[in-house]
Amino acid sequence: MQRADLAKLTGCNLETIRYYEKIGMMPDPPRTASGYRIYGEDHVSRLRFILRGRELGFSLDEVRGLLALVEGGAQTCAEVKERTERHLADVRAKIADLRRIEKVLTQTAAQCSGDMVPDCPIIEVLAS
Amino acid sequence: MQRADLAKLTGCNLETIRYYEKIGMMPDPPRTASGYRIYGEDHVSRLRFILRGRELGFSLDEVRGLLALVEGGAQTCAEVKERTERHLADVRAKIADLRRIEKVLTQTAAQCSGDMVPDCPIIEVLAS
DNA sequence: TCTTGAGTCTGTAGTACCTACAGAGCGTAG
DNA sequence: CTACGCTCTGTAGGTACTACAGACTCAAGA
Repeated sequence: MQRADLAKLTGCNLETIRYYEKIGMMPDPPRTASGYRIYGEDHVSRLRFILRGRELGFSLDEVRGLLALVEGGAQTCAEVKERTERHLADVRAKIADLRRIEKVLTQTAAQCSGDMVPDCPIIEVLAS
Repeated sequence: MQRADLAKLTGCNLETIRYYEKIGMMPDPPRTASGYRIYGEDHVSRLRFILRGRELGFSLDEVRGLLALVEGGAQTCAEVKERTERHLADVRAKIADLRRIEKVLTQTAAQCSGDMVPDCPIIEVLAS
């Protein structure tokens, strides 16, 4: 399997695969005589793990940590759980922030008639 | 007023002010004979506008657009409203995404006993 | 057999949005 | 007068990619 196949299989951008290799998220794959990268099933699952983690909002460093736990063999479930809960708190904080933003935007947009008024409430909110 | 004062007054990072100037978000301020930047009230309000826009999740480009509308004088409120609503849709989409993530994380964390089990549900979710 | 087109290789530069630092100069209080 | 803190500049770093240029390889069709 070569890079484009791995990309297609996982939905990952072609260049991102090389990037993950460069920063050590993906192991250096074996190569053909002419230098082409060869990937196998283990690469597919590892990349899927990374992509899923990113999708769930873990940073690359957090994913790295989870991978280390998983691949460390010990699989101390408690640690994985703790990290997940820490991350869950972050996600909830982000949701709260966005809700606050949503509220302000909704309110101001509702107050705005859309007409050519000298005092636009949206601008007021931004300027205040 | 010099840079540190403007920073303190607006809560903006000292270096960010210079950065905003460099990318044209803030106008080039007048200088003292020795080259120190001098800021006035107009700089304070402009910087506040930018920071508030950023806080509400507008990108620098979006803030630039809003500033152009405001400073263009015409103040076509309809346009401002439209941009706000477009942005509001983005915010709502982000909230929906995060909620989905929250759900997955909550469910998997709940399933996890924290014990040393071979099959950690969190890892399963990431790997699947 | 040759050619063409698509894939791969590398390094590097760009994106967004800052933040931090080094080394120089300036301004003022004691 | 000196010492300290502020300012100036350019540049590098950080996160997480994405894109491109120029060289190379590979397989299929004429």
